[in-house]
Amino acid sequence: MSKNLTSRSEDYSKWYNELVVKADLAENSAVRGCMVIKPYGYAIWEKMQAELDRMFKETGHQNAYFPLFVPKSLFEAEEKNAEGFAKECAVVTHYRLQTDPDNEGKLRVDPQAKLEEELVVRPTSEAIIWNTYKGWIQSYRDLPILVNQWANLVRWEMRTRLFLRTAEFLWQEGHTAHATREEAWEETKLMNGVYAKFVENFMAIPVIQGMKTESERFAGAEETMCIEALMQDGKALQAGTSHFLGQNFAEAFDVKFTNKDGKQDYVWATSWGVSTRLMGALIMTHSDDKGLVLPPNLAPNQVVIVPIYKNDEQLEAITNVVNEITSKLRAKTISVKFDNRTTFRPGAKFAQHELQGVPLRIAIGPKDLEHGTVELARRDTLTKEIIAIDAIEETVVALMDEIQESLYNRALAYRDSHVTEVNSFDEFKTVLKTKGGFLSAHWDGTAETESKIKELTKATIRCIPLDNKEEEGVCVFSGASSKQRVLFAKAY
RNA sequence: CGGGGUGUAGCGUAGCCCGGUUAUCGCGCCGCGUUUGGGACGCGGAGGUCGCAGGUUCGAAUCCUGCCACCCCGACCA
Repeated sequence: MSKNLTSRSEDYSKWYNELVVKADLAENSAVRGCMVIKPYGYAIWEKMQAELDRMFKETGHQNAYFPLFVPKSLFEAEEKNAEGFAKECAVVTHYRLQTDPDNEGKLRVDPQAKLEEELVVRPTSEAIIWNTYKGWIQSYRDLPILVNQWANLVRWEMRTRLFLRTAEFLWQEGHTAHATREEAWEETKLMNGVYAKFVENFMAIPVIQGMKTESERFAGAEETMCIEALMQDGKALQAGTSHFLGQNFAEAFDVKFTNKDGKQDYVWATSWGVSTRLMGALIMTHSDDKGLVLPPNLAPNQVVIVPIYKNDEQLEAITNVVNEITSKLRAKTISVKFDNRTTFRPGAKFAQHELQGVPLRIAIGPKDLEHGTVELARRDTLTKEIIAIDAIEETVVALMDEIQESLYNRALAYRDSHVTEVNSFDEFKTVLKTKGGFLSAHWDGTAETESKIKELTKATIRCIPLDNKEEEGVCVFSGASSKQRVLFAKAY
């Protein structure tokens, strides 16, 4: 586990900085907490987008795009949602600048250009989307609407943290409209399941699916489902959410439809999203002190080939071999990069590719040419082996699967060993302090107990797991009776 | 917004208490050469509004005042 990554007191941002992202743009406070995603980091995001997009389409969804600006009157229509986000909204009040007569060469806001109505920069898009859906829906025949949008958001948090809570971030948000409660519920569960599958299979991060408690629920939702992951430092991270919105937004925006019986009814809604926060989860789940460790499914380059040579003749001979290897591997849809830069020595290249988390490195030098071999180095285990060049295709193909799987298994073993059943509040506090991770504990179901525990320990209820067993017990805090355990943890 | 801390080259820093030549060192960067199986080495070089503004002084990175920014803790965080 890398201290740089996981300890809040360490300057972990420097570590990311080298790696994929530069955080602070300027001295100007207006861009505080924003991030620049560097090309390598963005390539990873694109991989994630592509797979999510595929899964969304597979489940019948389509992409669309809605405006960045939400008129304040629309934003405030669904009261709970508005209240929940009000404290973190960036607001546009003017639409023009002018030269400043008192300050040559500078601009100022034109006081004449004040907007009649302020525009809220979307912190989420329910409001503007439901205002739009109103015009799209009249009959049950117009339903369901299964739409997703890829977008940026702004949430003006007091304290930001790279990847996990940046002022502006990229995400996708699905917004669906349904004729029945049951169908909307199915959609909510379906998409939470899609997220779980994506994060586990594609990102090799194990998650726990569950329900949020009322106090952790999305503002404006009737129920919030989530996937919760555990980071290497023992803190939990909410990796994605899927909300059952009931008829709240339909009522707020007056979206009615005529059902089969000819009666008017409000539309049932869901929304669901994952963001660039997942990249933070990726880093904090798999990285080690040498840098990022990427599962093959996400790696922009799955294999990198480093030549080792003393002169041009050797490089040429190596290049010929590499070209063969490259085309063989590419035919198996493995992405390969030949790092033939002359400006770095092999050792420097090794270190760089380890920092970038390339799953597999192949080194070829004069000795290999002589013996018909190559050296394979795995990023996940940091082990090396020499193999015959003839076996390279099947070996690499097999290793891609093996690395993907072994990363997941490693993270799963860590996660499973950090879910601890606790039966008293003393035990709760001790385990939280000494071990961290998820605490499986009985809870009396009241918001009061939940907030008391949070106040005393900073641990929150991450979720009520979907696969929870019924079990008689007493609340660790109040001693009142309880029918099931819930998962507590300190969270990001 | 409350408490604490920090601003010196792209990054990290010394110098500040006790004012005094050309502001220190490392990494990185550029050039030349030798190197290349785990982050090369030698020589040469470039790069600075010492956060900003004002004050004290013959003289300010250093002392004083004000401002700004950032970091940590707290409040806040679907």
